[in-house]
Amino acid sequence: MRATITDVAKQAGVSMKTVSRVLNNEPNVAQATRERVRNAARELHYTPSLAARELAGSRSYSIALFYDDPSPSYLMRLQRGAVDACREAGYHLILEPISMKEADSLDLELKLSRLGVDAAILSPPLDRHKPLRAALQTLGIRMSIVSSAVETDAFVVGIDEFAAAYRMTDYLIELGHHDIGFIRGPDHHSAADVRFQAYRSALDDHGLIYNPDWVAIGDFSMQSGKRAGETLLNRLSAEGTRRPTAIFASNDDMAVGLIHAAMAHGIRVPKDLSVSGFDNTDAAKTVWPTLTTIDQPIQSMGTLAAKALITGDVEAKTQHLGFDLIERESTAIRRI
Amino acid sequence: MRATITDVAKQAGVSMKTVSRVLNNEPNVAQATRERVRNAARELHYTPSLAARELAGSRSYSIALFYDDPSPSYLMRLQRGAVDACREAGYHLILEPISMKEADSLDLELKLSRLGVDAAILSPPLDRHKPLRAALQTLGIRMSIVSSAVETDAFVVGIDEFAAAYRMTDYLIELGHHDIGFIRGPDHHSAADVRFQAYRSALDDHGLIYNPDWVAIGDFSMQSGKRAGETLLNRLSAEGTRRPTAIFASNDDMAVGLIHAAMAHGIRVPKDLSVSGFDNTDAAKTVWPTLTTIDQPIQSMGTLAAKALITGDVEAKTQHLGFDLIERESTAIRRI
DNA sequence: TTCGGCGTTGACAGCGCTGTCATTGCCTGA
DNA sequence: TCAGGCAATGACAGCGCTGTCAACGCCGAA
Repeated sequence: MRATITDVAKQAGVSMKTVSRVLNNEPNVAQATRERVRNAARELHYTPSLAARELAGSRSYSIALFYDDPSPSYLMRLQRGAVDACREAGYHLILEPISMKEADSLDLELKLSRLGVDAAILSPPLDRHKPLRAALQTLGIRMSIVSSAVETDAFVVGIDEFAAAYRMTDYLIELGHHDIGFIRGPDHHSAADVRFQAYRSALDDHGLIYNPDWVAIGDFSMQSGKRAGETLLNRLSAEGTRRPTAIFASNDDMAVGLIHAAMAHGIRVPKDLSVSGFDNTDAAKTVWPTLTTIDQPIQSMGTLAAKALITGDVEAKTQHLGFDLIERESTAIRRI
Repeated sequence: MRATITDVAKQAGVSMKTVSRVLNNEPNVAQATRERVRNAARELHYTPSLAARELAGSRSYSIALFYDDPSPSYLMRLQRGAVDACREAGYHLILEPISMKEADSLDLELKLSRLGVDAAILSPPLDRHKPLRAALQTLGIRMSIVSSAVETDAFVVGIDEFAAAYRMTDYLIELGHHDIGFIRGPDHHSAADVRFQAYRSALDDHGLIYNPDWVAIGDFSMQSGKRAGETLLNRLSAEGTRRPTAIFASNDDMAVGLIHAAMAHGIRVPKDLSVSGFDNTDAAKTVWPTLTTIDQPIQSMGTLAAKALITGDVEAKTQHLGFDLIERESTAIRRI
């Protein structure tokens, strides 16, 4: 059978309680005792029983990961980060798929209290669901949020969206493009707005004109990107108007839609039009041509979010991680 | 606080033990009592404590899902199915990412016994990892396997790969194609072989010739599909040889690679060449043109795999679920 | 009529751990 | 020198449930 705390106590010649103290890094244990206990535990391959801990103590040693069907690769990476952190600390990760709609109509407090976790990670778009956040707060469930921009008094991990979108715009400008279009995300989405502001800002800073005709709006889906692309391309081919030589779609799915629209119009990417995205989803590697985009360290975000919860260090603050601009085939130097 | 079994017992006017019996569907409880207890539990919003159950009983009420980095969308769907089944039955799903290499070098029995689950789901390619299966068996951990073809005495869910690949080949033939190429998966992979056999079989049954020059081999990755595609297309354009008008790539990633290769060769899909895949991954919806492929009910497989473990009904048997042929833009009627 | 058997129910211990509180021994300052 | 304080440790109860075993009442067979 598996070793119990009693076995370890016997082996180390101390009481159960002292073993417990060592395992939980509690103070007031002599250094020598601490080591003796640690050795005993190692020798016996002792692993504490989560169930017993949970039952005896007040904590549940498990963290819920709330998500509403984001892109699979996004969630996989986040989840992987969180799982790793949990495993290391002996926590369970409870998956909680929940759609925004459900979250609206459910008795959240009841559901949450039955869940019995003592901490939660919120991933977009749930990061913006106020009732959920409120319910968690009421129940005293600590939370950390993976997001780009929420006003909250919880712990937040993300990247500096503004800097990233600015960098992408800047990159297109470096390639010699002066006439740069943009596909926005939905209005109510915080990241959508930030990315757009960054695009305008970069344009301004380089003394380039901002042309509202070159901006279309989508909802972050591929379909919407295709529609936005068609709108943009039709509008542009209408008459002898000047047309952008590059379009920055504010997420990958829309960028892919845009590429499809361009294909259908016989516009070659990147020869006739450079296209860039944001997120570095799987689609970015799979489209043809492969997509220049912004990569976020999503797995690290998951790890960080979980660790913050495990250590209990979830004061209001935002942790920005670095991002990368991934150059692929969909962008090229502007032809003169 | 949350209601306990004692509260329910009091409310129903019976002993704790009887409540326990009802909740676990044990026999020898009078029907009337059963209902009284159920009502009491409902009224009190009673949810049993997993931790206490686990500690008191011998079972752990948790299932591990083993996976080695398959495509994100595949795993998400499988996971979703399993999570739903677990939730309904009050089980925990423990995620166990483990690479084939790790699995080779680790002390599996130790790792597994520390995990403390009492059942496990194996998803490809771990379905074929014999030491893992052996370790599970030794420890008496029930398992169900999501796979297409393993020889085992465990419960297996999957689709009839042969029928599916046959159907796809048949479909291409229906479109008027006589000259159909194929991209195989890696030799050691069971599905790879089955799909290939089905392709040949369908050809045979329609009296079509099998031309080895039209078959290339890949490893299920997009890169390999691209290489295989290039090999095939180069070989074909070499001289005035007859070339296939359709190529069936035995998974989506390779099909996408093939499409990229065709693009690069100026071959239009599906005008000059029909392409089909297998799996219906996200990539299939994202490529241009979108990919005709075989859809597997992966979420249902996850549910089924988990349910089998929960009910404990894991005798050796294979459960085949239905599949769908998804027609998209990458295949077309052969031009005469 | 009595007895064994069976369906139904409950009393109670204990799963492996942590919280509470008591105990010990040593060090400090008056 | 001794009270007081504090670091180090342990004894013990009990978290919410299930397994074991005993008890009860009712039946049909002897």
